[in-house]
Amino acid sequence: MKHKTIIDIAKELKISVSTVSRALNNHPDIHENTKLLVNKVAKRIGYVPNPIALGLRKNRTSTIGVIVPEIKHDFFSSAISGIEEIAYHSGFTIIVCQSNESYDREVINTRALMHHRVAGIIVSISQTTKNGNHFKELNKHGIPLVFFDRVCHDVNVSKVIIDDRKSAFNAVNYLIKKGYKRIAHFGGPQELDICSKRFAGYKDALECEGMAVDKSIIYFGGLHEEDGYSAMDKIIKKRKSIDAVFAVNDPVAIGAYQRIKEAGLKIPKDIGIVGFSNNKITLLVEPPITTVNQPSFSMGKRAAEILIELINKNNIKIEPIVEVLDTELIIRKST
Amino acid sequence: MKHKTIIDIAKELKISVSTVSRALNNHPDIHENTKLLVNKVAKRIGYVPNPIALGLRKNRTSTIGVIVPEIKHDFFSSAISGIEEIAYHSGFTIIVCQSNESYDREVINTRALMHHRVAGIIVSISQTTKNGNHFKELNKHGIPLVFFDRVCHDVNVSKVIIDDRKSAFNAVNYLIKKGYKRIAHFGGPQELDICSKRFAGYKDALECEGMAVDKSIIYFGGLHEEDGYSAMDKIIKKRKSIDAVFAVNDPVAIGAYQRIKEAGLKIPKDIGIVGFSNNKITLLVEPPITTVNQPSFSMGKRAAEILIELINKNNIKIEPIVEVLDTELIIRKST
DNA sequence: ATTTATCTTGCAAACGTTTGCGGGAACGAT
DNA sequence: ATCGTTCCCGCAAACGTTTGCAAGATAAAT
Repeated sequence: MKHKTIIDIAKELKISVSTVSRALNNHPDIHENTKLLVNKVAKRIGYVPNPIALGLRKNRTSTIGVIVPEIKHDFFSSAISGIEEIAYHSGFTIIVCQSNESYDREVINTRALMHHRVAGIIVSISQTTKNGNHFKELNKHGIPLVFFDRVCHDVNVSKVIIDDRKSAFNAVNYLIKKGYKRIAHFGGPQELDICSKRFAGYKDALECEGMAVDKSIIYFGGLHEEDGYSAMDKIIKKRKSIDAVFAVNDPVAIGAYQRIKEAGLKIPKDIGIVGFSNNKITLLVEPPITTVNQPSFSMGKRAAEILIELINKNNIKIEPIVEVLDTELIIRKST
Repeated sequence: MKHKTIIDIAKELKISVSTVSRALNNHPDIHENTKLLVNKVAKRIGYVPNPIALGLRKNRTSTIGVIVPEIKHDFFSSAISGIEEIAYHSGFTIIVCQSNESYDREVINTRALMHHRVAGIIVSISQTTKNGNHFKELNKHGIPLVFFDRVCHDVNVSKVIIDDRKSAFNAVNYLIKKGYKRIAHFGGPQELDICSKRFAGYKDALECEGMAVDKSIIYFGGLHEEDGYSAMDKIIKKRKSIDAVFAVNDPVAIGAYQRIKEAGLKIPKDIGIVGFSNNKITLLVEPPITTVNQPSFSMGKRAAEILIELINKNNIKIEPIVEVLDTELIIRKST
């Protein structure tokens, strides 16, 4: 079965394709009767505009590109869900790419999307992304860009983020108020804004209460479970005395959590622990883990909304929006 | 900055666009020297073929459509990761849609992808999908289709699945061998193949050991945590005596798990529990939950591989492949 | 009756590629 | 010198739309 085209309609009504096109687009030049006729036939034969032809003509599609480090991670898949939801209701489809935390692949993906003539792009950058030159290329082609969560500091575009520093501050401040004295930090790669900011918040909180920042109980690593596990492993093997851990994210917290349990230590009696992101898992372990709720779904939705607005405004030079969504410290039994 | 086209190359070399096109496609009619020249210029100016124009010409894009119930669910996001991985390395991009378990939206998504001239589609159907007519339309347009996990029984295309019945049988059989006598089943919507098959496996196992299938401890509901929670809630409130639960999937198992804990009952001493899918969470709760490992990432990869093969073979009428991937009962402390 | 304005429509180019067909050039064979 | 091949290459149509421009028809104004 062939797809129906505007030409089929034109032939049937014995009028020109341009008239049909204008009629379908409700152009004022066209007589109301003609419009009615055209629309009736269009409906009857099940005409759907060919997005490819449209894309070629307008040099732009109604597709939104999304690049994330890994689709399968809780936070990202949830954000993608949010993006798709908004896109769907605005008539956009989304193309999803993953960088696998590789800078090169992120560049390739960005270029590929650009050549696909996407209407806009939403990105959360990879761990290894050092500069945003590939994103600046987008600008030259008039393709709007919105970052969420993991942003690129040297690219001046709209961003949907949380206040990592403040959120971290609140979490650590809570630990201090609760009486914890020796709070370790398991941080992520400091090149990543979110990680350095969370670390900064950690320091703020300590200093704010006149406590020393002890580098010997601060570990920087990756963002996965094994990183939390190995950091805690070192602490235990070196017999460092700590009574709490502030982890850069939930997977790291979980890793630490497992190592603590393996060591036969009790949570929160021996060591308190607080994570970051409110992954589902933190609620389900026993004891459930105190964490910072990060509204992943909403962040995706908001990023999509902002992007679509930019698209509709034809990406006119407008001051970028930096939208900071609220987080919330969710106190559970691990502290 | 404008995108470079084949025309730019033609102008620069003062030859025709058709020659350039053929040269780039390594057509035998073109002189080797010409090919060399064309490729050199193409590289220098950074020419990239316009996928849209190609799509229009060939009436087909190099995009693969993916429809899943919900992106953010562990199993699906992980499968999508796998699909993207394979697609990426074969030069395809993926468009991801979610049906939100709605039949209507699944139909709309399918049609949208069809009109987008995707090269092929990979689907895991929604809970509410009663027939596969919308998938049959794809056939008329020569768009290949592959199902994974949740398949549509009335559509005869390639599928990547697991042996739900056997896997369920093994799980329940293990419970029986372990000495459990009153094994409840929390099942999903029976219209969904995977659910009815898992239920069938449950019955098989009981009957195989000469045990009665007691309908009063079999509950059918949705596939989410709350469904497991409420099923267990009923059992507890009605004081039904059971000593184990076989849940249709991990979320349901987790829901039941929570209700059991709330009731102050001990796992596995009072009630043993086994889930299905090996979601990460099952390993991290205490005690960790026995479950059936379902290779989500591999299923996605395999589905993509099969689809791409079909695409390359131009979807010639070939007997559909039904690929059954291995599952594995992962025994943990909840039983 | 002629001009002018208003409405409605069609022609054709353009977006970037691929591809069937035809044709010129070079060459060897007759 | 003529013919047949072989090798390269270009013309133009096609994919489905939109849109600037022109033009025909009708109505209104002079």
